[in-house]
Amino acid sequence: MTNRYNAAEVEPRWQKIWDEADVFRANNKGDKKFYALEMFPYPSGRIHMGHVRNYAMGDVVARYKKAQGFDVLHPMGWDAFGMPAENAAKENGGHPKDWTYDNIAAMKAPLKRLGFALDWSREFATCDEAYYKQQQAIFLKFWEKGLVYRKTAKVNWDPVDNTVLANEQVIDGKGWRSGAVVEQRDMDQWFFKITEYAEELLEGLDTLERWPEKVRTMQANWIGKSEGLQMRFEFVSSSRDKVFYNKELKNLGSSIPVNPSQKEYTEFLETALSLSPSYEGVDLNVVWESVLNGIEIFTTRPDTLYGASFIALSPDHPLIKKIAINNAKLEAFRAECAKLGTTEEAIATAPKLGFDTGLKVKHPFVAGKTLPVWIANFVLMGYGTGAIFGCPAHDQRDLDFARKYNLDVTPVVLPDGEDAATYDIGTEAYTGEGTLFNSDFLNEFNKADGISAAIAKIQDMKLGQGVTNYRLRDWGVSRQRYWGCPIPVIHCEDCGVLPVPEADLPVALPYDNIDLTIPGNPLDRHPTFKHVDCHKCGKAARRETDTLDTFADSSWYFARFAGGQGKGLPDDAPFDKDMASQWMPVDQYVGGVEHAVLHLLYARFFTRGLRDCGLIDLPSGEPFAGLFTQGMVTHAVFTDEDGQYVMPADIIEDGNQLLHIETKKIITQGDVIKMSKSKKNVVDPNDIIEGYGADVARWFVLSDSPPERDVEWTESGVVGAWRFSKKIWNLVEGANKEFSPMSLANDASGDALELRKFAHKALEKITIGIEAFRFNTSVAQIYELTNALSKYKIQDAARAESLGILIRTIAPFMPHLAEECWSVLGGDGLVYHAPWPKLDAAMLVDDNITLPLQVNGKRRSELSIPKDMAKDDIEALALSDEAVIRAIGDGTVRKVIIVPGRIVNIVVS
RNA sequence: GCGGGCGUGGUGGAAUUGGUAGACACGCAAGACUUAAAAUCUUGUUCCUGUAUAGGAGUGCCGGUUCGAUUCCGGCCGCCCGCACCA
Repeated sequence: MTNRYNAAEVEPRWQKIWDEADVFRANNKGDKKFYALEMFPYPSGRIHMGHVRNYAMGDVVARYKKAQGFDVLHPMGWDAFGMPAENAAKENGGHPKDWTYDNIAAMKAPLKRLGFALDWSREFATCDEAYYKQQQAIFLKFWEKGLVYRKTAKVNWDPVDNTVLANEQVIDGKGWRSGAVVEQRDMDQWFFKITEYAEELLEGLDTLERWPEKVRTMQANWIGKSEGLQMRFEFVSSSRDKVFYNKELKNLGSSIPVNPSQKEYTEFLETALSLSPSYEGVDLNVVWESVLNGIEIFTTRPDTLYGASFIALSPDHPLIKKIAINNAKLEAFRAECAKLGTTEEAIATAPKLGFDTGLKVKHPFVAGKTLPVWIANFVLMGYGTGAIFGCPAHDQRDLDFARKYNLDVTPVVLPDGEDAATYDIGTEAYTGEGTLFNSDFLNEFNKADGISAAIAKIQDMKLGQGVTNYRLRDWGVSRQRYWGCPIPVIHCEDCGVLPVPEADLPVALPYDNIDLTIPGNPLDRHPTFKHVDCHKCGKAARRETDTLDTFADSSWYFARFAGGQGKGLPDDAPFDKDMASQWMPVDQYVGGVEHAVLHLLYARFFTRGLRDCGLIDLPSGEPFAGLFTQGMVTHAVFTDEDGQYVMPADIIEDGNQLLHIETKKIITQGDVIKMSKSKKNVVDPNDIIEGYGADVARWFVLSDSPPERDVEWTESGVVGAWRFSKKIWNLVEGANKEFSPMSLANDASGDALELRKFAHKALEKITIGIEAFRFNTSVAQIYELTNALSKYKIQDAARAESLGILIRTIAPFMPHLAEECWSVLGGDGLVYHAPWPKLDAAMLVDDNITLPLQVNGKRRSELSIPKDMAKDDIEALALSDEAVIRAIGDGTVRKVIIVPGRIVNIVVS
């Protein structure tokens, strides 16, 4: 008679035992440390299946490493600042702070109920004053170190969230959270100088061997390093006049000197400005500099300079802004460019548009040769210098442009095997390797040598120099929001922009008088927050009202977890330096791939900043040594007859159709997509825990699908997982309890030996699966071992040993069931503390093996032989096999290939 | 357009130095137990050759290398993800 396994009773009981014994607290970091971390959750109010999968994976690793004898740190906390709290307050009243802490309380219970081996003693929320106080201290340290600065910049403005977004947070021209089309605005902003580390962040990627290739590639592309030449094309002397001496000015009776000094020129422009209000804001020095310096361009292909046929400026180029004034045609052109749309996709697919400014510049190498200066909509102001030289023969965009506007196309790179006399560029630019020609001193060079030679020459001529360009921009962190970390800065009219003295930290968020129903920043209109006396001169000053981008919060939380040893979370430092330095880096980080360039890049930057401010000893600056990006949990979408989405829990199967439980409407099943509230295809983990238990939920999300891929939630799959847990329990209940689960049956023979072999082979594969993050294969092996235990009905030490292996290997996956089984079987202490089963290598080899026999690569038969049989004997046996003889027929045996232990292939013709 | 990944039964997937394709699970079918159902257990389940101790085909398609290819190479087709005129 077996007792039914009751997860609802068993699971909380073990959780209580773990809790009371405080077994998951990471106290000592010995020689073998392992820091397991999953991306901490935003406290939205409910746990979803994505969390379950994410934390189940981390928990498998944490528990497995513990069993392997590591000191494991596996903490948990809350990424608690952010817009949803403000939105909730706006929609439902209440306060963002209350909403957030209520949600944390609501989520902590189910998270604990899932039985993760988490060290809750280090728990914190990023909205805790103690946390953001330290973040403000870090901000000031970064400022001191030159990693923070302030400038007026064109920023991405999200009109729905009413805030600024970083470049990384603009996806396809839309805000990453709101989805609103992002506008450009000029604003005073705080920036983190992430570009300072562009090279290091790029090079560091090569050292991250345990990161997915995909994420590394994405980050490398985002940093976007390119090496090339920045140089200027000087204006042809007479054309300089044309820049500013346009018809309109002439008509107005102004005159420009032929070779003006800067003073004369400035006077001329001032006259011009006074004649037209649209000149307002023009910086005369900038204009003058462009006149003196010519047009700065950036290129990665200086080897093709002899093929240059035009210069193209971005429509946003500052020089254009000057010359566009009073030029109706040019204004019309710029308007036309703007009309094509501002989303990234629209820009990318827009037709090439050009405008000839009439200006001319000198070719640097060819005396007397001039190039026309065009404005082209495909040139981006945000990259390089906002200006290029066009070499149509060897750049597709330039070629499209040249063909459209009838500009010269001169090939200068000859592909191998082509004849210089006949080589012709049609509609496809040649961008590959080749030999330079039509290029005077560069002739006969290959691409790489040509590039070096051209750069050297330009440097000699003092027209430019070799430079490295990055796409990466500095990280704008000012947010005009309430629910974030206040930027610890004071603006004093006399003393300027001042850091808040460290002793005055934290700059705490006010709780009262926060009205989120009015657009704009509540801190800015708060009655007292803004008003502060300057600590330097004592006069009334203004407190900074912007808060930090919430991605800053998640850029160092892992270090605070690590440096919270002993005295708890420190209040006088972001973290204990020694402890953080010992635990860091995170050995295994697990989270969603959606953070590939956001959080994961910011954290790498921040950690370097912490290192360079002397806050942590971590020479590499890499916070995450191992990264795993897990797939999503998906579910079918259901709609009723009216096309309304229906929750899976509200559906009942009736014959061969699905009906709504209450309305009885017929339900149609749609696509399988990521669980989302709006599509109502969500399954609440709480329901699963109640119905089947935490172990079943954990087991299911780890079964079947490879962890990096999406897993489809299905009712039948859950039932299967539940059946399996019962099967394990039945095996344990029916076991002979005389033997300890730590038994070793070294003298086993017969069935007992077979079972032992099976168990150890399974153990090996289960272990490999966990190590390689292929939990689905570990799960499959656990099934096999379970099936073997059902098959071999023996009751002896070999069975106890195999069962002991089974229970210890399921422990990381289904810890409660494992504890219960371990206890019933008489295991010592907690299975959590039990060492990982020791692999008996002798059990992995068989004395007798089955060797497949192939004839011409087709399997015809098999041979059961001792594993070390001589090749000659194998050949003889193979050739005398009935099926083999039949397959050979009247053919002639040409060759017999014997791969010991693997296969025999007989080649017949 | 560029970069990366993927394509295997009805389904999820396994087969990581080129060596028995389809492990394991879900589903389905048959059977046992039961008054019955549920649960549980047993057996079968890539397709085709009406029967199968037999044979043929088969890992998106076409070709190549090899004694042997899901695996390596070339060319297509399809799907997913990322970047998107980055000079």
